[in-house]
Amino acid sequence: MENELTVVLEQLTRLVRQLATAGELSMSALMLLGRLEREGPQRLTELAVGEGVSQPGMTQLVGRLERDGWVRRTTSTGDRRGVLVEVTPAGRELVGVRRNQRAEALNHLLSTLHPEDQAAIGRALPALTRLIEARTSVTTPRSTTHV
Amino acid sequence: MENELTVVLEQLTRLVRQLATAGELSMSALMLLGRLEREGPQRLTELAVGEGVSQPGMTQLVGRLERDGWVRRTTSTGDRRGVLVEVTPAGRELVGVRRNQRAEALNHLLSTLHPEDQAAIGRALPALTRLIEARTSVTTPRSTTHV
DNA sequence: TCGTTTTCCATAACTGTATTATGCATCGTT
DNA sequence: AACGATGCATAATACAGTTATGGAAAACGA
Repeated sequence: MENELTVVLEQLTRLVRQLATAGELSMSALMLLGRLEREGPQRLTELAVGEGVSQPGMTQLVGRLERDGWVRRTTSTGDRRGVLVEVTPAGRELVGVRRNQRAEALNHLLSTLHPEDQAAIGRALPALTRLIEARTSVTTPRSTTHV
Repeated sequence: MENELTVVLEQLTRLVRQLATAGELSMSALMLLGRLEREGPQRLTELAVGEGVSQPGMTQLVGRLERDGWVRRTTSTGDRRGVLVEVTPAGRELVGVRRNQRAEALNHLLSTLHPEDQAAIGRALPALTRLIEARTSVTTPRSTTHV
Protein backbone atom coordinates (compact mmCIF):
# COMPACT_ATOMS: atom_id res chain seq x y z
CA MET A 1 0.00 0.00 0.00
CA GLU A 2 2.73 2.48 0.83
CA ASN A 3 4.06 2.05 -2.70
CA GLU A 4 0.88 3.36 -4.19
CA LEU A 5 0.78 6.13 -1.60
CA THR A 6 4.33 7.03 -2.58
CA VAL A 7 3.33 7.38 -6.21
CA VAL A 8 0.47 9.66 -5.25
CA LEU A 9 2.78 11.71 -3.04
CA GLU A 10 5.39 12.06 -5.78
CA GLN A 11 2.81 13.18 -8.29
CA LEU A 12 1.47 15.64 -5.76
CA THR A 13 4.98 16.91 -5.23
CA ARG A 14 5.30 17.66 -8.94
CA LEU A 15 1.97 19.42 -8.75
CA VAL A 16 3.04 21.53 -5.80
CA ARG A 17 6.30 22.39 -7.50
CA GLN A 18 4.54 23.59 -10.61
CA LEU A 19 2.02 25.58 -8.65
CA ALA A 20 4.83 27.18 -6.70
CA THR A 21 6.29 28.82 -9.79
CA ALA A 22 3.11 29.56 -11.76
CA GLY A 23 1.01 32.67 -11.85
CA GLU A 24 1.52 35.95 -10.15
CA LEU A 25 2.00 34.57 -6.65
CA SER A 26 3.94 31.63 -5.29
CA MET A 27 2.34 28.89 -3.26
CA SER A 28 4.10 30.14 -0.12
CA ALA A 29 2.80 33.63 -0.70
CA LEU A 30 -0.75 32.46 -1.33
CA MET A 31 -0.77 30.32 1.77
CA LEU A 32 0.49 33.18 3.89
CA LEU A 33 -2.11 35.55 2.49
CA GLY A 34 -4.78 32.93 3.08
CA ARG A 35 -3.77 32.60 6.69
CA LEU A 36 -3.77 36.34 7.26
CA GLU A 37 -7.15 36.63 5.63
CA ARG A 38 -8.62 33.82 7.73
CA GLU A 39 -7.02 34.58 11.06
CA GLY A 40 -6.34 38.30 10.98
CA PRO A 41 -3.10 40.23 11.63
CA GLN A 42 -0.35 38.28 13.28
CA ARG A 43 3.18 38.62 14.56
CA LEU A 44 5.97 37.74 12.21
CA THR A 45 7.27 35.01 14.46
CA GLU A 46 3.85 33.43 14.76
CA LEU A 47 3.59 33.37 11.01
CA ALA A 48 6.98 31.71 10.67
CA VAL A 49 5.99 28.95 13.08
CA GLY A 50 2.58 28.55 11.50
CA GLU A 51 3.89 28.26 7.98
CA GLY A 52 6.81 26.09 9.00
CA VAL A 53 9.64 28.32 7.81
CA SER A 54 12.47 30.05 9.61
CA GLN A 55 12.03 33.55 10.97
CA PRO A 56 14.37 35.15 8.40
CA GLY A 57 12.51 33.28 5.70
CA MET A 58 9.29 34.82 6.88
CA THR A 59 10.87 38.26 7.06
CA GLN A 60 11.80 37.98 3.41
CA LEU A 61 8.47 36.60 2.30
CA VAL A 62 6.65 39.41 4.07
CA GLY A 63 9.10 41.84 2.50
CA ARG A 64 8.23 40.68 -0.99
CA LEU A 65 4.51 40.74 -0.31
CA GLU A 66 4.77 44.19 1.21
CA ARG A 67 6.76 45.46 -1.75
CA ASP A 68 3.97 44.28 -4.05
CA GLY A 69 1.24 45.76 -1.90
CA TRP A 70 -0.48 42.61 -0.64
CA VAL A 71 0.37 43.03 3.04
CA ARG A 72 1.34 45.80 5.43
CA ARG A 73 3.66 45.90 8.44
CA THR A 74 2.26 47.70 11.45
CA THR A 75 3.58 48.21 14.96
CA SER A 76 0.33 48.78 16.71
CA THR A 77 0.95 46.50 19.70
CA GLY A 78 2.42 47.72 22.92
CA ASP A 79 5.59 45.83 22.21
CA ARG A 80 7.73 48.06 20.03
CA ARG A 81 9.93 45.18 18.93
CA GLY A 82 7.01 43.31 17.45
CA VAL A 83 5.74 43.59 13.91
CA LEU A 84 2.12 42.94 13.11
CA VAL A 85 1.51 41.80 9.55
CA GLU A 86 -1.88 42.42 8.02
CA VAL A 87 -3.38 41.84 4.60
CA THR A 88 -4.27 44.91 2.54
CA PRO A 89 -7.60 45.27 0.73
CA ALA A 90 -5.85 44.39 -2.52
CA GLY A 91 -4.42 41.29 -0.89
CA ARG A 92 -7.82 40.31 0.44
CA GLU A 93 -9.28 40.71 -3.01
CA LEU A 94 -6.54 38.58 -4.53
CA VAL A 95 -7.05 35.79 -2.03
CA GLY A 96 -10.74 35.70 -2.85
CA VAL A 97 -10.14 35.47 -6.57
CA ARG A 98 -7.58 32.71 -6.24
CA ARG A 99 -9.73 30.80 -3.79
CA ASN A 100 -12.57 30.78 -6.27
CA GLN A 101 -10.32 29.75 -9.12
CA ARG A 102 -8.96 26.93 -7.04
CA ALA A 103 -12.35 25.72 -5.92
CA GLU A 104 -13.59 25.77 -9.48
CA ALA A 105 -10.58 23.89 -10.78
CA LEU A 106 -10.87 21.27 -8.05
CA ASN A 107 -14.56 20.83 -8.66
CA HIS A 108 -13.98 20.45 -12.35
CA LEU A 109 -11.29 17.88 -11.72
CA LEU A 110 -13.49 15.95 -9.34
CA SER A 111 -16.35 16.05 -11.81
CA THR A 112 -14.26 14.13 -14.32
CA LEU A 113 -14.12 11.18 -11.97
CA HIS A 114 -16.70 8.43 -11.62
CA PRO A 115 -19.08 8.96 -8.73
CA GLU A 116 -17.59 5.96 -6.94
CA ASP A 117 -14.16 7.55 -7.14
CA GLN A 118 -15.48 10.83 -5.83
CA ALA A 119 -17.13 9.03 -2.97
CA ALA A 120 -13.96 7.11 -2.17
CA ILE A 121 -11.97 10.33 -2.00
CA GLY A 122 -14.63 11.95 0.11
CA ARG A 123 -14.56 9.12 2.60
CA ALA A 124 -10.76 9.18 2.77
CA LEU A 125 -10.40 12.89 3.42
CA PRO A 126 -10.77 12.77 7.19
CA ALA A 127 -8.27 9.94 7.32
CA LEU A 128 -5.84 11.85 5.10
CA THR A 129 -6.22 14.88 7.32
CA ARG A 130 -5.35 12.79 10.34
CA LEU A 131 -2.43 11.19 8.49
CA ILE A 132 -0.85 14.57 7.81
CA GLU A 133 -1.76 15.69 11.31
CA ALA A 134 0.14 12.73 12.70
CA ARG A 135 3.21 13.64 10.72
CA THR A 136 3.35 17.29 11.65
CA SER A 137 2.88 16.49 15.30
CA VAL A 138 5.56 13.81 15.27
CA THR A 139 8.04 16.14 13.63
CA THR A 140 10.19 18.12 16.02
CA PRO A 141 11.57 21.42 14.71
CA ARG A 142 14.23 20.81 12.07
CA SER A 143 14.20 17.02 12.35
CA THR A 144 12.15 16.20 9.32
CA THR A 145 11.24 12.59 8.82
CA HIS A 146 12.01 11.07 5.46
CA VAL A 147 8.61 10.63 3.91
CA MET B 1 -15.69 18.68 -0.12
CA GLU B 2 -13.17 20.71 -2.09
CA ASN B 3 -12.52 22.75 1.01
CA GLU B 4 -11.30 19.74 2.87
CA LEU B 5 -9.25 18.68 -0.13
CA THR B 6 -7.71 22.13 -0.16
CA VAL B 7 -6.65 21.80 3.45
CA VAL B 8 -4.98 18.49 2.67
CA LEU B 9 -3.22 20.01 -0.32
CA GLU B 10 -2.00 22.97 1.71
CA GLN B 11 -0.67 20.78 4.45
CA LEU B 12 1.02 18.65 1.82
CA THR B 13 2.57 21.76 0.38
CA ARG B 14 4.12 22.59 3.73
CA LEU B 15 5.36 19.03 3.97
CA VAL B 16 6.89 19.12 0.51
CA ARG B 17 8.52 22.46 1.20
CA GLN B 18 10.15 21.16 4.36
CA LEU B 19 11.28 17.97 2.69
CA ALA B 20 12.69 19.99 -0.19
CA THR B 21 15.22 21.73 2.04
CA ALA B 22 16.00 18.95 4.49
CA GLY B 23 18.67 16.30 4.39
CA GLU B 24 21.40 15.76 1.89
CA LEU B 25 19.17 15.73 -1.19
CA SER B 26 16.26 17.85 -2.30
CA MET B 27 12.91 16.41 -3.23
CA SER B 28 13.52 17.22 -6.89
CA ALA B 29 16.86 15.47 -6.80
CA LEU B 30 15.46 12.39 -5.11
CA MET B 31 12.62 12.12 -7.55
CA LEU B 32 14.98 12.39 -10.49
CA LEU B 33 17.29 9.76 -9.05
CA GLY B 34 14.31 7.53 -8.40
CA ARG B 35 13.19 7.81 -11.98
CA LEU B 36 16.63 7.03 -13.34
CA GLU B 37 16.92 4.06 -11.05
CA ARG B 38 13.52 2.72 -12.07
CA GLU B 39 13.60 3.43 -15.77
CA GLY B 40 17.27 3.44 -16.66
CA PRO B 41 19.36 6.09 -18.46
CA GLN B 42 17.40 8.76 -20.26
CA ARG B 43 17.85 11.82 -22.40
CA LEU B 44 17.96 15.12 -20.65
CA THR B 45 14.92 16.43 -22.50
CA GLU B 46 12.89 13.34 -21.64
CA LEU B 47 13.75 13.88 -18.01
CA ALA B 48 12.67 17.51 -18.15
CA VAL B 49 9.28 16.56 -19.58
CA GLY B 50 8.86 13.65 -17.17
CA GLU B 51 9.65 15.72 -14.10
CA GLY B 52 7.68 18.69 -15.31
CA VAL B 53 10.47 21.25 -15.33
CA SER B 54 12.04 23.29 -18.11
CA GLN B 55 15.00 21.98 -20.04
CA PRO B 56 17.47 24.46 -18.53
CA GLY B 57 16.11 23.55 -15.13
CA MET B 58 16.90 19.93 -15.78
CA THR B 59 20.36 20.81 -17.09
CA GLN B 60 21.10 22.52 -13.80
CA LEU B 61 19.63 19.78 -11.67
CA VAL B 62 21.68 17.17 -13.49
CA GLY B 63 24.71 19.42 -13.13
CA ARG B 64 24.36 19.51 -9.36
CA LEU B 65 23.79 15.79 -9.12
CA GLU B 66 26.76 15.11 -11.35
CA ARG B 67 28.94 17.41 -9.29
CA ASP B 68 28.02 15.41 -6.21
CA GLY B 69 28.60 12.07 -7.90
CA TRP B 70 25.06 10.71 -8.00
CA VAL B 71 24.63 10.70 -11.79
CA ARG B 72 26.83 10.65 -14.87
CA ARG B 73 26.45 12.23 -18.30
CA THR B 74 27.25 9.95 -21.20
CA THR B 75 27.02 10.41 -24.95
CA SER B 76 26.72 6.80 -25.94
CA THR B 77 23.89 7.23 -28.44
CA GLY B 78 24.46 7.80 -32.12
CA ASP B 79 23.23 11.35 -31.78
CA ARG B 80 26.16 13.42 -30.65
CA ARG B 81 23.95 16.26 -29.52
CA GLY B 82 22.14 14.08 -27.06
CA VAL B 83 23.13 13.53 -23.45
CA LEU B 84 22.24 10.33 -21.70
CA VAL B 85 21.96 10.67 -17.94
CA GLU B 86 22.53 7.60 -15.81
CA VAL B 87 22.66 6.99 -12.10
CA THR B 88 26.01 6.02 -10.59
CA PRO B 89 26.41 3.10 -8.16
CA ALA B 90 26.58 5.62 -5.32
CA GLY B 91 23.37 7.19 -6.55
CA ARG B 92 21.68 3.83 -6.76
CA GLU B 93 22.76 3.06 -3.23
CA LEU B 94 21.42 6.38 -1.99
CA VAL B 95 18.06 5.86 -3.66
CA GLY B 96 17.71 2.49 -1.99
CA VAL B 97 18.48 3.86 1.45
CA ARG B 98 16.05 6.75 1.10
CA ARG B 99 13.36 4.52 -0.32
CA ASN B 100 13.60 2.30 2.71
CA GLN B 101 13.54 5.24 5.07
CA ARG B 102 10.50 6.59 3.34
CA ALA B 103 8.65 3.32 3.33
CA GLU B 104 9.40 2.87 7.00
CA ALA B 105 8.25 6.38 7.85
CA LEU B 106 5.06 5.97 5.85
CA ASN B 107 4.30 2.64 7.43
CA HIS B 108 4.87 4.08 10.87
CA LEU B 109 2.61 6.98 10.08
CA LEU B 110 -0.09 4.72 8.74
CA SER B 111 0.18 2.50 11.78
CA THR B 112 -0.77 5.40 14.01
CA LEU B 113 -4.16 5.59 12.30
CA HIS B 114 -7.21 3.58 13.13
CA PRO B 115 -7.72 0.56 10.90
CA GLU B 116 -10.84 2.17 9.42
CA ASP B 117 -8.78 5.21 8.42
CA GLN B 118 -6.13 3.03 6.86
CA ALA B 119 -8.77 1.17 4.93
CA ALA B 120 -10.38 4.39 3.75
CA ILE B 121 -7.06 5.66 2.44
CA GLY B 122 -6.37 2.36 0.77
CA ARG B 123 -9.70 2.41 -1.01
CA ALA B 124 -9.19 6.00 -2.15
CA LEU B 125 -5.74 5.51 -3.64
CA PRO B 126 -6.88 4.41 -7.10
CA ALA B 127 -9.28 7.32 -7.22
CA LEU B 128 -6.57 9.74 -6.14
CA THR B 129 -4.28 8.36 -8.79
CA ARG B 130 -6.92 9.00 -11.40
CA LEU B 131 -7.57 12.47 -10.02
CA ILE B 132 -3.94 13.45 -10.46
CA GLU B 133 -3.90 11.73 -13.82
CA ALA B 134 -6.81 13.89 -14.92
CA ARG B 135 -5.01 17.03 -13.89
CA THR B 136 -1.72 16.30 -15.61
CA SER B 137 -3.48 15.33 -18.81
CA VAL B 138 -5.65 18.45 -18.79
CA THR B 139 -2.65 20.68 -18.21
CA THR B 140 -1.00 21.95 -21.34
CA PRO B 141 2.66 22.89 -21.06
CA ARG B 142 3.09 26.09 -19.05
CA SER B 143 -0.61 26.70 -18.52
CA THR B 144 -0.97 25.45 -15.01
CA THR B 145 -4.48 25.37 -13.67
CA HIS B 146 -5.06 27.09 -10.37
CA VAL B 147 -5.59 24.19 -8.02
C1' DT C 1 16.99 51.36 39.36
C1' DC C 2 20.47 49.25 37.02
C1' DG C 3 22.57 45.40 34.75
C1' DT C 4 21.61 41.03 32.51
C1' DT C 5 19.13 38.02 29.85
C1' DT C 6 15.71 37.06 26.63
C1' DT C 7 12.75 38.05 22.78
C1' DC C 8 11.76 39.97 18.20
C1' DC C 9 13.06 41.19 13.97
C1' DA C 10 16.37 42.44 10.28
C1' DT C 11 20.44 41.70 7.66
C1' DA C 12 24.21 39.25 5.45
C1' DA C 13 25.98 35.47 2.99
C1' DC C 14 25.02 31.40 0.81
C1' DT C 15 22.67 27.50 -1.74
C1' DG C 16 19.23 25.74 -4.43
C1' DT C 17 15.30 25.89 -7.70
C1' DA C 18 12.98 27.66 -11.10
C1' DT C 19 12.07 30.71 -15.16
C1' DT C 20 12.90 33.03 -20.13
C1' DA C 21 16.03 34.27 -23.75
C1' DT C 22 19.76 33.01 -26.42
C1' DG C 23 23.50 30.57 -28.74
C1' DC C 24 25.98 26.70 -30.63
C1' DA C 25 26.58 22.20 -32.41
C1' DT C 26 24.55 18.48 -34.72
C1' DC C 27 21.02 16.03 -37.31
C1' DG C 28 17.81 15.48 -41.13
C1' DT C 29 15.97 17.04 -45.23
C1' DT C 30 15.72 19.00 -49.51
C1' DA D 1 25.51 22.12 -49.64
C1' DA D 2 22.43 24.87 -47.44
C1' DC D 3 18.56 25.15 -44.16
C1' DG D 4 15.50 24.35 -40.66
C1' DA D 5 14.80 21.65 -36.50
C1' DT D 6 16.50 19.45 -32.39
C1' DG D 7 19.30 18.97 -28.06
C1' DC D 8 21.72 20.95 -24.70
C1' DA D 9 24.28 24.68 -22.33
C1' DT D 10 24.75 29.29 -20.66
C1' DA D 11 23.42 33.86 -19.03
C1' DA D 12 20.56 36.71 -16.48
C1' DT D 13 17.06 37.04 -13.20
C1' DA D 14 13.81 36.15 -9.38
C1' DC D 15 12.26 33.55 -5.61
C1' DA D 16 12.75 30.52 -1.64
C1' DG D 17 15.01 28.73 1.82
C1' DT D 18 18.85 28.08 5.24
C1' DT D 19 22.38 29.45 9.25
C1' DA D 20 24.84 33.03 11.67
C1' DT D 21 24.79 37.39 13.60
C1' DG D 22 23.49 41.94 15.38
C1' DG D 23 20.68 45.57 17.52
C1' DA D 24 16.72 47.34 19.90
C1' DA D 25 13.28 46.67 23.13
C1' DA D 26 11.22 44.08 26.91
C1' DA D 27 11.46 41.31 31.07
C1' DC D 28 13.67 40.03 35.02
C1' DG D 29 16.49 39.97 39.27
C1' DA D 30 18.91 41.71 42.68
